[in-house]
Parts: sequence; C-alpha cells; structure tokens
Amino acid sequence: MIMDETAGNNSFSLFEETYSSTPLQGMGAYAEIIIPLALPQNYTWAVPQQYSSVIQPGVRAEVELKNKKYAGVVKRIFPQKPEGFNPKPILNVLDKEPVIHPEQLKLWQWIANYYMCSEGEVMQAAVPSNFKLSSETNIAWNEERGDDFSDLDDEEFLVAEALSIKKELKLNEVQQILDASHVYPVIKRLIDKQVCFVWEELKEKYKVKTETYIRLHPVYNDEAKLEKIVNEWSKAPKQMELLLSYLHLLKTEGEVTQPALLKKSNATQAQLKGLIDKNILIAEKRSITRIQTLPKDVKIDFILSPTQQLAADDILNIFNEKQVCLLHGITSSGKTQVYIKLIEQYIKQGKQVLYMLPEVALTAQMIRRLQKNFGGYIAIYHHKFNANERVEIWNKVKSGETKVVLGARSSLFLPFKDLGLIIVDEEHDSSYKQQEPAPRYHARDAAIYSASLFNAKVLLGSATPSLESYYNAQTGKYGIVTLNERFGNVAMPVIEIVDVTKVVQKEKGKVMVSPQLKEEIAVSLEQHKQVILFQNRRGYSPYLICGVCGWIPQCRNCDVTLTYHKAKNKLACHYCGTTYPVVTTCLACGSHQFIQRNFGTEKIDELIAAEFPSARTARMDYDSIKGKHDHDNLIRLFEQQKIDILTGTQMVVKGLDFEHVNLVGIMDADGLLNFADFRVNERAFQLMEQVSGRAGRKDGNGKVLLQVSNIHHPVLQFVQAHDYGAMYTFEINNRKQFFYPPFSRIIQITFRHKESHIAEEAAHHMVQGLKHNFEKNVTGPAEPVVNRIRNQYLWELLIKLPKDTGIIQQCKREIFQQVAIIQSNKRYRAVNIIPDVDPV
DNA sequence: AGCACGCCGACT
DNA sequence: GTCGGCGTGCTC
Repeated sequence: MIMDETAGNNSFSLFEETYSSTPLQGMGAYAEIIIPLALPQNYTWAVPQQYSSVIQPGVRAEVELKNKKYAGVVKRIFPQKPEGFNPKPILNVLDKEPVIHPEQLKLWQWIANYYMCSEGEVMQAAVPSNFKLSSETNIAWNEERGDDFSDLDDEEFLVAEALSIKKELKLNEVQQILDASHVYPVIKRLIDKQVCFVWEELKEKYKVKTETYIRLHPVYNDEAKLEKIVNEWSKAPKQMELLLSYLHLLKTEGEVTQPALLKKSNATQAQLKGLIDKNILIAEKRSITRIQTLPKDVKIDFILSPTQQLAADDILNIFNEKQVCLLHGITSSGKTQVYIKLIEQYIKQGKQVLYMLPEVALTAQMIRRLQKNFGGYIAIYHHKFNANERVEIWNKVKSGETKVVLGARSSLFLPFKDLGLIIVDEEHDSSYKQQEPAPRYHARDAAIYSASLFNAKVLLGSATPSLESYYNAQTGKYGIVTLNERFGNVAMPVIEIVDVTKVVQKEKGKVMVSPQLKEEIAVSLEQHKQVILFQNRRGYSPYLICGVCGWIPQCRNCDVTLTYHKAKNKLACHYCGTTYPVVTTCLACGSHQFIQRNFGTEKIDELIAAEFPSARTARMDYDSIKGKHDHDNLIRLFEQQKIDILTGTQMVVKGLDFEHVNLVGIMDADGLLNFADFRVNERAFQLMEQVSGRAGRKDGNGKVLLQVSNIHHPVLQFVQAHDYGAMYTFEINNRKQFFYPPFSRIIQITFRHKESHIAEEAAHHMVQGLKHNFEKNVTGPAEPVVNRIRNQYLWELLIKLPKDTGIIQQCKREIFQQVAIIQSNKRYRAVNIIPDVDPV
C-alpha cells in the first residue's frame, strides 16, 4: 500500500534512477529498520516482493515486533539474508518518498554512537509524535475538522465515524474495526487529512498560550462598503469610536490584539462584543507562538556599528577556512545584530539557517525581534508545541519554505534541506545538554556534527564561552572573533574586591554584608538606581550544626546537608526536595543547641530589608518563584523600578537587561571558586560575568562588588580584569593542569543503580578496565566517586588525561569501549556522559 | 519499551 | 498447596 498518490512523483523517479539497477528486485531483500524503542540494536525485516520496488532508506515501514506493530524508519536495504534467524516480513510501506533524509539518519547514528543509546531512542527525540505509530498509540479525533467525511474512502470513513463517537482510539482498536492488514496507511491518510492526530497524554497537558486578535469581517475589506457602514452609522456612538480606533490601530500596527484595542480606545468588553455581534469585527483566538503567516521578506532595520561590522566580516572570512567560529562578545556588545546580518547573508544565498537558543532565552521579545527582520521565513520550534504544529513546521522546513528556524535544542532534528549556517547562541549554556531521557546529547556538539554533513558553518556565540570551545578556538581548531566593546558605548562596570575577613563584627560567623557594600547600596538608592545582590544559595541558612558535638542534619535519601528555610520553618534537601521539620534535638548527643551556619538569599533579604527600611526589596530564587508567571511578574516589577534591591540566586542572570541597575553585589565570590575543579571556576566565572553584565548601563558608573574571604584567590584577578579566557591558560607553581581544560578531565561518566554494591562494582570494573588498558597514559588515577541520590547510587568518574591530543583520542575510544562493555552487563545503566572537546 | 518467564514470600 | 511480587531476558 503506497501513500500520497498525488504528491511526490518526482522523488519517485529519483528513486528509480538510484535503485533500479541494484539487484534487490526479485531476489528478496532485507531492511534494517529503526524502531522508536530502546532496543540493543536495529533489527532486520524481510522486504516482500510487492514492496521491493518502493522501499528505500528514510521511508517508514510498518513492522511487527513481539506481536506489536510499529512504524519504523528504514535505515538500510541489503540483499544478503541475515544469518541465525528468520526475518519477519515488512507489513506495509507507509511513505512513497523518504520522510527522513540521509543526513538525518547519519546524525541519528552519530548521536546514538557518541552518547551511547539506541538509534530508536534518538528517533523518539527527533521525530514528531504523529510519525511514530504503534499499536499502543492513541489517536484522537480532531474536533476542528468537523464531520464532513465526503472526501474519505470507505475504510477511512469507518475509522473516522468511530472516532467521532469515541473521540479517542488505540491503534489496535482500529485494527479490529477495519479487520485488515493495512491499518497504518489508513491512519496516515487520516492524519494527513487532519481527521485525527496522535495523542500524547503528557504533551497535551501543555496549554498553548492564546491571545485574542480582532479582525475585520472580510466583507469590509472592500473600502467602499466600510465607508458606507461608517457613514450610515446611527446608534451606539461608543461602538463607532471603537471601530475607528480599530481601523487606526490596524493601519499603524498591521495586527490588532484585543487588549491593545481596548486600551487604546478606552472601550469596554461589552462594546467590543456589540461590534462582534454585528458581524463587523471578528474575535479570533490565536496561539501566540503559532506559526504566523507573515510576508516573506527580509527587512534589516538597523546598521551595524563599525566594530560589529568588522566582527561580521571576520566571521565570514573565517568561514572560508574553518567550519566553526566562536564569537566571544561581552554582555551587551550586540551579538544578536551580528547574527541577524549573517542570517540575511545566508538567506540571500538560498540557504537555511538554524538559530539555536537555550529554552529559557527563547522569549517573546527574541521571537518578535527576529520576526521583524525575517517575517514569514522564520519558524519557531521547541518541544512544547503540540503534535500538529510540530508536523506543520517539520514539513515547512522539509520543503524549504522555512528559511530560518529559531529553536531550542530539539530543533536540531528538523529535516533541513540545504542548511548553510547554525548559530548556537549562549553556547556555554548547560541546558543544551539533555540529561534525561536518552539520548543525552549536547546540542552544540551535535550541531557541529550535523553542520559537517551539510558542509555548513557553525557560529558559537557567548559572553562566557565554555572551556572546550575556548580551548578549541585557542588551538586553532575553531576560529575566534572577539567583540569587546559594548554597543552604544556603554561603559564596563568597575569591579571592586572587598575582603570580608577584615570586617570586625560582633557576632561570630561569616559577614553577610560588608560596610563597603552597605555604603554602595545607599549611594545607589540615593541616585534612584537599582541593586542586584547575588548569593548562589537559597533558603535562610545552608546548614544547622549541633553546638555541642558538631552533628549536621542530613537528608535521608541523599548525602546532602539540610538547608533551613525560615519562612516555611522547615529543613529542606536541595537535592531531592524533601522537607523535614526543624530539628531541635541533636540525634548524636541529644543537646538542643543548634547553630545556623552561613547564609542564603532569604537571610540576606531579611537583613537588607531591616537595614534599608525605605527601600523596596524582593527575592528571586526557586522558593519565591512558584509558577513561571511569578518569574515574569518579578522581572516586570524590577524593570519598572518598583523594586529597588533584588536579592537572588543564579536565577537573576536569566532576566533581561535592566537599565537602571548600577550596582551588583556578589556576596560570597570566592565561595563560588574552587582550585581543584576548573569546571567549578568556569561556572563561577560565567555567573559573575553574567551578573556583572547587569550593572552599569547608560551612564557608565556601574559597579560590581565582590565580597571574598580569600582575597588571594588566584582566579579573582581574572574576574577583576574581565579577562575570561586567560583563566584557562593560567599557571601557578606547576598547578597549571587544573586550569588547562582538555588535559584535566575529558569525560565524566555517570552510572546509576539502586544498590550501592552494584554501583561500586560497575565503578570498579571501569577503573580496572581503564588501568589495564592504558594506565601509562592516564595521569590521574580514575577513582570513582559514589553518591547516594534519592534512592539511587550514582557514580561519577573523572578521568584525567595527558596533553597529547593523539592520546586523548585513543583514551576516548578506550573509555567508550569500556563503558560499552560495562553497559552490556544489563545491571548497570550509563546515565550521563559528558564528552570531550572534539565532537567531529 | 513491553511482555513472558521464573523464582521466592504471604495467603485462601 | 497457590497467587503475585518484580528481577532478567528477548524481541528481527
């Protein structure tokens, strides 16, 4: 059964050219098929005679596996009968032309291999659910389509009728209705005809944000008719006024939303309803992010500064020689404008561009900004779209209609036709790494691989590049372009370090707010400026300690100290989220004296509020933000200067640019740093740089105050000098290796098991295997760290490797082999592997 | 992923 | 004696 009789004849002939000369026909052929399951390998099915001329890599085929039916993707076709088993026949071929390109299949294979999962798992992540049919799949009735079945054939009609009554069916129920062997093609046609869609219970819980747009009834698109109605208006002057404001808004804005209209005209909802009832205006609920039909043209409405223009030219020059370029541009240097210019260049060449952003950065402003420039050429893509929307975008990318995709990490899997450029913005952001479920891929690295398949270029952008990218740029593997001038000549903030150990104070314990910081806060408040205080610990006090014996309350599930939350009066584990009542009796010695140690955001906010009673303070951390709405609201309040002092964890860096902030206090700056682990320093530097970037916008008197206990911390001088990259090649008395990334740690492997002895066993095997195979090359002993987290034991192995890149490659292969061996023993499961600097 | 198979504890 | 827990193995 072949689908899409009407479309794709050209690709059909392409297929004939490519495959008709191969000896597959008549001889019996076999197909390796990817099933969207975590299977140990791909399985093979036999291609029956009647399909041998239509099957090709990239099409979907319906196959039976363990008495269940699945729509899998054909990866490879070959003539030899496999040995050792008798392949079952393919039941159906669902597509006439490939739905998955060869480049995508290669990308899937690479991801499966590099991140150690099955290609089926990659398929799960890559393909919209409408493509993934199986007997367990639920299909749901599409209410919007209505019950006009005139265009359906008999079988389609039967299913559609059943669906219109029951609303939802499982595919094996459909099988019973049809009593036929070719269920999947019927379902595919029904999906294509929008009668139904694949229902994913989890996904559908997400309610698409809608906004009501007001449109003019099409009858009045005719100017004369509109004029007539206006001239002959007799009653309801308020409605008339409203209509005129509408027309005015339509002219100036192009599109009119209900809130905008009501605000502009000062009208009430009832008056608007009057006009809608009269069929003059139409209210239309539209999903905000839904692909809008905007005109397809490119409008660049700004001019790059000389520095930006230079950067853009440099990047294009570098692309002549190198595949990847790192754009290291400080906060507010105007990287986005450079991206937009580059995107324009690639569109002009007819190429497609993928612009990737971390999920959190995919804001409405960003979307609007790009839509303004690229209109209908652009599509937005992230995992929160429902199945139909995703398929819609998928098809538009596949046909080449969409030139620019703005999306989160999953947009990497879209079926690009002619990809020219991938931009990975905020390249350092850890949310590019998928943690759970498999495939645990890093979108930046996978993007570099994907680009290599298209011979496309990759631009990595960041104010605080990741170690691996910076290293690759330093060694010449990637090109690098630096933008270290703030756009519009906004000055860099002054960084000042305050030694809190020098502060004399009455009470014992760490100083929270130094007199210097208090003074600066007072100055800022006087100037009606705003302050951000950054402390990367939420709660009131990070731990309690028994004043007599030193016992510290810990979580029962995790080996983590419990944080005291004053407002809730609870102790909480920040790892698993369990809360406990506040301990008053020491479990070790029975005493009742507990001391609160250190401080979190809650305590700072309390102290600041007491110290500056007239200032409006607020706290932004995981505890004070319940819904996503709270976060937006808080940001808006701060933007509108309704808050003077904002105390927060790293959440404050995820905000937007705040114009009126001229002071940032980092409360425990060296507490963020760690000699032994460069990754910790990297993260700290990124946080400090990002939070500092918030200070000192227009008038150039921004200040960042770092409170430290160890003023001699070697990393601090680089923070002070804004010299991000220097940190990596940093050397103090032979301790260089700690700061020199690729040789300190290339791979972090995490395995997980419920029982500690099994986790330890896995760790033991791994270490033994590595030592046995290349001990002489491993500079540090690969000792595993086993942690108990929730009810699972998790072990982590940091491997220290020498400087020679040849050996690194060799070690990498070895490590992967070891992990594969260990994993083949089903008792262990690799949950996370953070690979090295070298994706291609 | 699912589902069958199989091996030990608490029940009519 | 059996019912049912979930650990283990297998699916072309």
